[in-house]
Amino acid sequence: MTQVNRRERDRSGTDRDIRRQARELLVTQGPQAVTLRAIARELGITAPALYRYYASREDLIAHLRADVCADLAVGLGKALAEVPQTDHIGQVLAICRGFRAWALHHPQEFALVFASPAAAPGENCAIAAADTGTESFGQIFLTVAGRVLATGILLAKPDEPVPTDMRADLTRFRDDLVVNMAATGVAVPSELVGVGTAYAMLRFWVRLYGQVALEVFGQFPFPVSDAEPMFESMLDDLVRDVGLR
Amino acid sequence: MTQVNRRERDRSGTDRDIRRQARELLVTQGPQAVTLRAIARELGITAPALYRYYASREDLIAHLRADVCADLAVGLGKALAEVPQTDHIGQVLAICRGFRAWALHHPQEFALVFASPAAAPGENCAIAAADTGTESFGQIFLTVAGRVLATGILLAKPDEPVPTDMRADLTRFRDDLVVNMAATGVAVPSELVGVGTAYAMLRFWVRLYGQVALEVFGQFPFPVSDAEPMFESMLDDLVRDVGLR
DNA sequence: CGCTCTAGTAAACGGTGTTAACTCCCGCCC
DNA sequence: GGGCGGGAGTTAACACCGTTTACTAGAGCG
Repeated sequence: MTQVNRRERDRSGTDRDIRRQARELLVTQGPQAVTLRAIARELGITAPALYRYYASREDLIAHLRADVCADLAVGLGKALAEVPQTDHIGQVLAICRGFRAWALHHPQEFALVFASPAAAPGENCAIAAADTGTESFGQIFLTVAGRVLATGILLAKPDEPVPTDMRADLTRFRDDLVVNMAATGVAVPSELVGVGTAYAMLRFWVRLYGQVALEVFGQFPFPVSDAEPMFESMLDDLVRDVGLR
Repeated sequence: MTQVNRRERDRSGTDRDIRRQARELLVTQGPQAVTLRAIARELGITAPALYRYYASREDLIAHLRADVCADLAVGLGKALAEVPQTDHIGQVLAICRGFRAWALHHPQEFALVFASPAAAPGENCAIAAADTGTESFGQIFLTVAGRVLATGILLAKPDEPVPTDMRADLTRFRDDLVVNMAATGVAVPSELVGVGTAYAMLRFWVRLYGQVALEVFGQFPFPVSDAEPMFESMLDDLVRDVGLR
């Protein structure tokens, strides 16, 4: 029993070490530096040993992605905990500001998780991270959104007009939202969340993501000495457009 | 004379071949496949020969970036030519749609030019590509904006309130805009373009970029079968918010 | 004790960027 | 025309990289 535990603890211990080292290399030297041999070297083992833990470098990177995602989620969770649960707008702002701050402080991770063309096909980690058992970053988003919805403050008229071609997708999204919220223990009257609500949330995310990505990649059309005022201004618009405040 | 030309033509000829091959590899096999040895192999030469043309792989990639940028610019220029010069809204829409279409059809290039963390520090190619003599992608944007402004249709009140902390940056941007437009032959009354105008253009770009990046990287919070309606909806909002239509 | 199973190793293969020394030939000057 | 400088290109080598194969050493279990 203890022996098995011992053995398994050793294994998962070095596994943790591997991912920690990979992460370290990623943040300090960029993605091209996270190499199997470098990780192994730093851990005092040899590169092929890593194949006991991951099928390939790509596999390791995928797990790294999930790790980054999970870390972001706990970070946002902490930021959220510092805002009273009754201050819903404050919670929304905290999430958005937290996401931006994280992205700016971890550009490599951001690029890896949120802007790598390889991640494009199929599901991604933004909301649904079904493969990793860990709570995903998107879960936090949805949880906060659920809390806001639960107060009866409408994000938008539940049946606000929506591009007709998107109605099917949005309906599915809405249904997912409802079950997701129920699963996280947030009771929200299901008639409050309609396709219009789902659409509003989508647009909210698009603009938040876009602003952050632009800032991280420095794609401003002119030199910007400090982008925070712009972010705050955008956030103000966003919160107003979506029906809060 | 001719001999010198001959020699130089040979040189710039193989230079063009190198970049063309690099480009080919980029689009067909992704960025990790654009390798010096592969390029050389395809050209029937050996890898070290490439060092006669570029100081390093990174240097080659940088030039590739500029090439991609320039190509996008001519592509957008063509799209623009198919819209009557008097249809200013149509021109704006053509540019935006062209940008999206290009990004979706060339995700690798898009990631390389518009979403690589390495490109972040300092100037980028979005607007100012002073190092490459070629017209940049941003020039097209500015030209169209200039045409719109020249008609007297305000993008926004020239002195619309602006985040105070951004005033200095925006003023510089405005000044750049004016000289840029003058240089491209678009006569625009300088009192029509104020910091508010500059701010409106910035916000326009942020939302366009954000939407396109999100779509290219597939970072939707749920499976979207067809993102075009959403793009069109966003475009509609954008054009209206900015004061056109 | 012996058996099994596994984390780890050593060696090797083919690929990479990069450097150094070397050809070879074009275009210029005398 | 005859040398010659210089640049395009080559070959060889170095130090990396991911990955595979065959192996070793040791822990846990009967």
